[in-house]
Amino acid sequence: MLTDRQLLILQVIIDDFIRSAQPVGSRSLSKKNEIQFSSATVRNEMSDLEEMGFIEKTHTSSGRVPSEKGYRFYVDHMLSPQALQQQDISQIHSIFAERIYEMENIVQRSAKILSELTNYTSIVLGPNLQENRVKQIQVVPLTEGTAIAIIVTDTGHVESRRFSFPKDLKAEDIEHMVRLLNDRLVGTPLMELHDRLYKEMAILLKRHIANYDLMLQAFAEIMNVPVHDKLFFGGKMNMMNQPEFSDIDKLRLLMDMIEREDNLYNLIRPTDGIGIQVKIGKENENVAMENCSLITATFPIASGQKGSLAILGPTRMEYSRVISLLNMLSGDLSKALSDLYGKSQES
Amino acid sequence: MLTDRQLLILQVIIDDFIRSAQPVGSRSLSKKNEIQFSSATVRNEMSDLEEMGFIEKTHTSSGRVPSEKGYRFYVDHMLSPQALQQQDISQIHSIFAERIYEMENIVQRSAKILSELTNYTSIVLGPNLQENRVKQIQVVPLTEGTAIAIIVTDTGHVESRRFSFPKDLKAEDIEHMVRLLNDRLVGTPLMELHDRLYKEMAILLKRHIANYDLMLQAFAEIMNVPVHDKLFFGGKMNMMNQPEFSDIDKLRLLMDMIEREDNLYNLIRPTDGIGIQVKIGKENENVAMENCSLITATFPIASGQKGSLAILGPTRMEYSRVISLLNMLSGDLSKALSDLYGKSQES
DNA sequence: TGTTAGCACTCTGTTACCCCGAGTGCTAAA
DNA sequence: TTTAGCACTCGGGGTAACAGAGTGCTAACA
Repeated sequence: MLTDRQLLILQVIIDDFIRSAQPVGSRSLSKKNEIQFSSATVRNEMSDLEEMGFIEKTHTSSGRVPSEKGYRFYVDHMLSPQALQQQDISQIHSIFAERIYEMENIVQRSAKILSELTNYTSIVLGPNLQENRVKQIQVVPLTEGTAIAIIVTDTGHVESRRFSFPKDLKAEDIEHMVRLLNDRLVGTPLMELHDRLYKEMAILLKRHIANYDLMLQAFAEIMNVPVHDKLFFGGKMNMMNQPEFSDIDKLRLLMDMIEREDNLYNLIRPTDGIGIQVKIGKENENVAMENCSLITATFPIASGQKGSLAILGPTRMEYSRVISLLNMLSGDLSKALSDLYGKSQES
Repeated sequence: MLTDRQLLILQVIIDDFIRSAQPVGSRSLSKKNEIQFSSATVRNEMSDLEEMGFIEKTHTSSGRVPSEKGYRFYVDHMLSPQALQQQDISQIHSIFAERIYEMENIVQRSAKILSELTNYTSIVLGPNLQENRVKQIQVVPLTEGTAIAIIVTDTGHVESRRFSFPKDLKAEDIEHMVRLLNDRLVGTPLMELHDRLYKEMAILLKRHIANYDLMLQAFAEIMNVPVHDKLFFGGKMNMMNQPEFSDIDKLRLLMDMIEREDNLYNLIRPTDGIGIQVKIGKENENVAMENCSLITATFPIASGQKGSLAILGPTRMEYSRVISLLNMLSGDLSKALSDLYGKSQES
C-alpha cells in the first residue's frame, strides 16, 4: 500500500516531529541524510501521504504533522524495538537493588523511576488487593471502648481499622471472637470477607458471643476494603513541560482528569491479554486526553493476578523508547512481585 | 500614623484587589458607596499611601496594587474577624459527622474540605508519629524465610514491615523474641525505639536467642520510622486557577516546590506558639512563593503534641475568611484528635 | 486649609497593517 | 519519474495608531 519511499518519509516526519514538536516541511526533510531526493519529490510524496490520512497540515501552507492514523500506523508497523541505553537499564535495576519486601514500596519506586526516565507521567497499578487471602486476624485493644483490628494477608499486606465496641463487652469475648474469626476466615479472599462474615459467621457468633451483632457490625465495616486498588503515580506534573500543554486550560483539563482516579482506573486496569497496549489520542475516548497517548503494559503476577504499568504522554511520544522501557520494567516487576506473592502461597 | 480616611481607602483597595486581581484606580474607588470623596482626593491619599509603601503601581499610570507591607498592615491591624457562612460551618462539621477512628482519615478529609472551601491549596500535618508509644509488637510469619512485623502504637497507628530471617531460625525463637520485645519496649516512644533496641535489647537478646544479631538487624530496620511525618494535601492543583499563575513557568516553580515535601515541612511545622501565623510573599523566603501567602494554624493535641494546618494561596488571599476557617477547623481538629489520642493515654 | 474640577500626560492593550520566511502546489523541463 | 522554478498562502514579528484607564499637577472653591 505504501511504497518504501513513502514509508521512509513518514518515518522521518514522525521521528522529527516527536523530537521537535514543530511541523515538518519538505525542504528540511530533503536536507536530511536519510533522504536523497529533492524537496519537490518529497512534496509530492507528502501530498500522497496526506491524501491517505497519515499526516496533516496545521494550516494551508504549513509543514506536516502526523495524524492519529499516522501515529497508529507508526506504532503498528514501523516500530523497531530500540535497544535501551545502559543508563536506563541500570536505573531500572536500581529499583530492585535493595531487597524490598513491600509491594507498595516497589510499585511506588517503579512509578517514580519510570516518570524520571521518560519525563512523562507514569501510573502503576499493583496486584489486586481484593484477591489477597486472610492470613491472620488480630485485635489489639486500645482504650476502654475501642480497639484496632488488623488483617494480615498472605501477601504481607496489612489492613488496620480502629473500631469501637460496647464497654460492657468482655475482653474474653473479644478474644473468643478473634479466635473464631481466625479459625473460619483464614484463607478467604478479601473480596469475599464481607459476605462470608455475614452469611457464615453470623450464626456461629450468635451461638458463642453475647452482643455479637455489634461486634459483627464493627468487623463488617473494617473488612470493607476499597473496591479498587490504589494507583501509584510518578511525575504527575511532568505534562506541564510538554509544549502541547503550554495552554493552561488544556493543562487544567488533563490534571483534573488525572486527579479523578476512578476514571483513570478504568483506562488502565488490566485488560484481557498480557503485554503492551497503545491508545493514541481520541482512542482514549476522553476530551482531556485528545492530545495524549497512553501506553499500558499488563503483566502477570503469580497466582493468576495481573498488574499494570502505564505511561501517559503527549501523542507526540517517544513510543519506541517508552515501549522498551515498559517491556523491561514490567518483566522485572512481574518477577519481583511474583516472588513476593508466589512464595507466600505455599503456606 | 494613618488617618481614618487613609485606612478606609487602603482597606477598600485591598478588598477590591483581593476580589478582582486588577489594579485599583482612583475613579473606580470614588464610585464606591463607602467612599464619599472625589477621585482627586482619593488620588492624593493614594499618593501618600504609596509614599508610605502600602501600595504600589504596576507601571507609571496604572491603578494601585497592595504591596507586601500593605498586606502585612492589613493582616495585622485591619482584619475584622469575619463571621463564617453557615454553609462553611456545616461543611467543616461534616468532617466529624461520622465517627471516625483513624487520624489519617480525619486529617485527609480536613485537607480536602479546606481546599474545597477556599479554592487554595491546603496542607495538614498531623501529630508527630515519633512521639507515639509502642502498644504492642507482633510478628506474623508469612513464608519460610519472611515475616511481617507489626507495631501498634498507643494512638492506634499501625506500622508494618516485611523482613526476612535465616531459615534455620526456629519459630519458638521468634516468639520468644517478640515476647521479650513486648516486655521491654511497650511504652517506648517510636523515636527512641531504634536506640533502645540496640542499647538495651542487644544484651538481653544475646543471652536468650541464637542468631540474635540477624533478628536484631531486621527489627532495627523496621523500627526506623521516617524522620518527619506525612503531609496531607488538598487541592494541590488549585493554584492553577489563580490568575497570578497563568504564567506556566511560575506555576511550574510553585508546583515543584510543593512536591519537595521536606522543604514544605520546614515551612509549616509547628512553631513555638499556638494559633495563627501569616507569612506573606517574600516572608516565606522562597522564590517560588514570592506571590504566595502561607497561613498556618498550630493547634494543641492532648499529651503536649501539636498539629498544624496550613493554607497556601496567592498573596492576594482572602485572609479574613481563611483565618476564620482555620481557626474553626483547628479547634475542631484539636478536639477530635485529642479525643483519639487522649483516651488512649489512659491505658 | 482641605477638597475638587480640569487638563495634560503616560502607559497598556487592541487592532490594523506590512513584510519576511517557510512552506505548498503546480507546471514545465530534464 | 524527478526536479527546478514560480506564484501563492499563512503565521509571526514589528510598527503605528488609537482608545481607555489611570496619574499628577494646578488652580479654583468652600
